[in-house]
Amino acid sequence: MSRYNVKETESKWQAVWEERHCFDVEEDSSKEKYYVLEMFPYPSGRIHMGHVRNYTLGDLVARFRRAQGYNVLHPMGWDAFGLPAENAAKENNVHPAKWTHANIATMRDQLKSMGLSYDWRREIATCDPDYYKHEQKMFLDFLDAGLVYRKESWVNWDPVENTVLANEQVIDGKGWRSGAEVEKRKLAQWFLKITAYADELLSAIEELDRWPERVRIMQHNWIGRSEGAHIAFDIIGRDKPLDVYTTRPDTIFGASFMAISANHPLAQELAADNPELSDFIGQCNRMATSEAAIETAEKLGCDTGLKCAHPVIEGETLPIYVANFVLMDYGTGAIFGCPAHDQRDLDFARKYGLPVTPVVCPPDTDPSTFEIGNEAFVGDGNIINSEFLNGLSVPDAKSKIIAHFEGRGMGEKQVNFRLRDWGVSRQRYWGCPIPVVHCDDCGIVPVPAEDLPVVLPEDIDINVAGNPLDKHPTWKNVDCPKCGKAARRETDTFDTFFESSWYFARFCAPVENEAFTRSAADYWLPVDQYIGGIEHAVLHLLYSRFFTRALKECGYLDLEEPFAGLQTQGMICHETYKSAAGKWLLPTDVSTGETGELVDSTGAKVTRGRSEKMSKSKKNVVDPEEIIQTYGADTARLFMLSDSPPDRDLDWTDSGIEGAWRYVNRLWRLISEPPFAPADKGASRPADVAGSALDVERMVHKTVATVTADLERFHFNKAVARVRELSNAVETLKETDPGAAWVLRFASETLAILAGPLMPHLAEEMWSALGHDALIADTAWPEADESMLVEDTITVAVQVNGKLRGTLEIAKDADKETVEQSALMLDNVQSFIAGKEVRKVIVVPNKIVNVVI
RNA sequence: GCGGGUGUGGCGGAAUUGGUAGACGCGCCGGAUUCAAAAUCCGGUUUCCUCGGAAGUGUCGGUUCGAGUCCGACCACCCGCACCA
Repeated sequence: MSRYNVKETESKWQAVWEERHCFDVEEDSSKEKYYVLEMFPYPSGRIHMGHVRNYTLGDLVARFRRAQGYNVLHPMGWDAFGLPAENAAKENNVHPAKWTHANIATMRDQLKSMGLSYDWRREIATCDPDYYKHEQKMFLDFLDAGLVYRKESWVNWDPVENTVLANEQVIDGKGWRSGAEVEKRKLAQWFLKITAYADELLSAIEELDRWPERVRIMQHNWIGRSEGAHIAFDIIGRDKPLDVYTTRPDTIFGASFMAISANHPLAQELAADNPELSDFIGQCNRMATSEAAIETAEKLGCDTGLKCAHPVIEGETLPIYVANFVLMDYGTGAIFGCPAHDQRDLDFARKYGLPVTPVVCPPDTDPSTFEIGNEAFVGDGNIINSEFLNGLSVPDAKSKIIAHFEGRGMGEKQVNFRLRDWGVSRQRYWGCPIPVVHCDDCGIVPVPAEDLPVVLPEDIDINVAGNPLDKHPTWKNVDCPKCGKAARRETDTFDTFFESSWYFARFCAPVENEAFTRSAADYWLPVDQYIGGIEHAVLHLLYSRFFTRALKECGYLDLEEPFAGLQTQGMICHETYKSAAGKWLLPTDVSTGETGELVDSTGAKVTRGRSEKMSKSKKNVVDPEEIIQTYGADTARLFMLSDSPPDRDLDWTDSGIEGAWRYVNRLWRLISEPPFAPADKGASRPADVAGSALDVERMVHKTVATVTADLERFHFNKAVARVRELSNAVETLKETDPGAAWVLRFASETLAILAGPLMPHLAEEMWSALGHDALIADTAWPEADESMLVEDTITVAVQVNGKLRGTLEIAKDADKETVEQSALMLDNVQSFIAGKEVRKVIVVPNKIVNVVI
C-alpha cells in the first residue's frame, strides 16, 4: 500500500507554483478583479494556529475565486511595529529591528511551507521606512486638511520607570515591571478627528451588507450616537454655570445630586485649596484608565461643598460631588444624578444617603406604591412627581422638557457620540516617528515633505527610563524647518493601528515614490473579502474605515469603505494540563499512561482542564510547524476547514488531525489505486450510464452545486462533508454497471478540482496522476448540469398529530389528493387513526403530510 | 458595569423559508485481514424501553396541525471596552 509522500509532494508543487509565477497578478481591465485579504500578522516569532486558520481561510477563497475566473489579488505582509519588540529588546538585549526582521524571516518560511497562494512580490513590512514614510506624508496631509489636532490627554504613568504604560502593562493598578502604583498623567498628544466622520461612519454601516451582523452592531454601539440635552445648571455663588449632557432630561425632577469627573476643570480648581478633595482626585488618578475598570469599581465621591440650583424646582439645591464614575471624555464630564432611573446614580445615592425620588412609573404599576429598591428603573413608563411633565411618556417628556429649557435659554437638544477622537501618540521607540518639529519660536512645525522620511535612529538604548527616542543623545536635535533655529523633533511615535489603517491600499501597488498608485488602487479596491479575528471588530476596522475617508478627502483615493466583505474567525482552543504541582504543561509533555490516565514525562499524574483559547501562558499550544512537518500543510488545512464553521471557536484535537490525515491518504489512494481502471482521459460520456454509475454521476453534479454554494457562503465545513460524501459514493461504484469506468474518471477529476482550494498540493498530485499536464491552479471551476440535479421521486414524511409515523416514496410534484390518499393508506398511519376521526390533513408538497386526529 | 456572542448525541458539528433532529467526521463497540501489531476495509452507535413505542436541541413558559428554528423570561460560558495587536 503506497502512502502519500507528503513532504516531497508538497515542496514539489510549491516549487512549481513559484517557478510558473502562478499567483503573481497585475491589473487587467478585461477581467473581473477579486481582492482577498487576511489580516496581516504581527511578527511575534513563529506562526501559531490562529494564523494557520486565518491564512487557510483566505487561501481557500483566493484559489476558489481564481478557479472561477477572477483576477485575484492575494497579498501578505507584516504589521511590524509594536510593543513586543521593545519588551524582547529589554529581556534579551536584542535590537527591536533585528528581532523583528528575524521573526519575519522565520514566519515567512513557515507561511511558505503552507503553500499559500500569495503574490509575494507585494510583501511589505510596516517598520520599513519605505512603508512608513508614506504615512508620515499622510499625517501631514491630514494636518493640512484639519483632521489632526493636539490636546492634553491622560495616560498611565509609571513613576519608577518614568514611562507611559499600556493598559495591558497595568496589573491591579501597578506597573508590571516596577510594581509601582500607576498614576494618571496629562500629556499633550496628537489626535485624529475621527469624530468628524461619526455620523457617516454610523450611517454607512447600513451598506456593509457582507459584514457579520454582530460586527456591525458592535461598531454601531461603539460610535454610540445618543440624543439628549445640554443643560446649564447655575452654581450657587458663581457666575459660570455647570454644563451637563444628559440623555434623560425627562428625569430632571428626580435629580438629587450633581457629579463631575475628577479631571473636570472645576474639580481641579477646587482641589487647590481643599486637601480632602485633592486626595480624592489623587485616588481617582490611581485607578486604571480602562472603561471596564471604571465601571466596575465601587462608586465613590467627594462632596465639593458647592451646590447647584435645581433648574425646575424653585428653591431646591443639588450638592456637587466629584465622582469616580464620571468620564471626562464623554459629554461635558458632568452629570446630574437621578438615582431612581440610573443604576450607577442609585449605587452612589445609597452610599451617600441622597434622596431617591421615582419620576417614571412602570406601566401597570400604582404610582402611589411604586418604590425603588436596589434596582433602578430604566424602562419606559408614565412620568410622575414631575409637575408639568406628569402623565407623559418618556419620549414625550423629553421633548417637552427640552422645549422648556430652550424657551428659557437654559439648555438645548443635543446629539452626542460615545466615539472619541483617536489618540495616535505613543511614547515608544518601535513605531513610526510623528513628522513634526517643536520650535520655541515657531511652535509646532511640520517636517517638509522633501525631508521625509523621518527615520528612526538605529543606535538606541532601549533600557533607559522613559521614552528612548526622547533620551537619545542627538536624534531629536534638529533645526527648525521654518526659522532655522535649533529645535526638537517630536519624540512620540504613531499608534500601530496607524500602519494597519492603510496597508490594504499599499498592497495594490507597493511602489517607491507613492503610497500606492492611484490607478492600481482604483482597480483593486475595495477589498472584496477581508478575513480576520473578531477581536478587531471595532478598533482596527473602524480606524481603517475612517482612514479611507480621510485619504479620500486628501485626494489619495476615491473610496469610502475599504472592506466590502468581512469574515471573522473564531479562536483555536485546546485542553489545558496541569501538573500535580499546579504548573501548566505543554500538550507535548503529556501522554496517556498505562492505566489510561494522563501523565507527564516523569509518569506523574496530570489534571486535564477544559478547552480554552490557545495561549502561551497556559501552554495549551500546538506548534503548526510540527504539524506541517508530520502531516503536511494539506492535512492541517483540512482539519482547520472540517467540523467547525469559520466564525466559531475550533477545538484542536490529536484525533481530529489524525482523521484529516487519514482522509488525505484515502483520497490519494482513490486515485493512485482506483477500484478498477477508469476510462481514458478525454473519453466522452457513453450513451448508457445506469445503476450505481448513474447514481454517482448524479451525485457528482449535486456535489459540484452544493460545494460551490457552500464555498461562496463560507460554509467550509459543509463543503468538506459534501466532498467526503462524494468520495464515499465513488467507492460504491460497481465496475459492471454501464458507464462505470467513465463515471469513475469523471468523479475522480471532479474530486481533484473540488479539492483544489481545500488541499491544493494533493489536488495537483491527483490531477497529475490522472494524466493532466496543466495545473489545478490553472483549471476552471466546474459547473453542475442542472438536468442531472432533478430528482423524479421524493421521500415525503408522514406524521400523525405532528409525530413521524412513516415515509412515502412518491413522484415529485404529485398532486395533493394522491399524496394524501397514499399517506392515509400507510399501515402505520392506519393503525394510529383506526377508530378515530381524521379532522384535518395538511399536505406540504414534496415535504410532509400531517394527519390531525 | 456596558456592549456583543455561543449553547443540539460521549465529542466537533449538520438541519433553504417553521416541515423526517443528529448529514459529515471524531471516539467507542463488533467483525474482516494479519503469526501478531500498525495501517486498511466492512457493520453498528442519541437515551430509555415491556421492542409496540416513549423522551429528546441550556432552563421555564408561549404561539402553531407542526418549533433546534418564532415570541417572552431566565441560566451558564466566552469575547470586546479605546496604550496588546
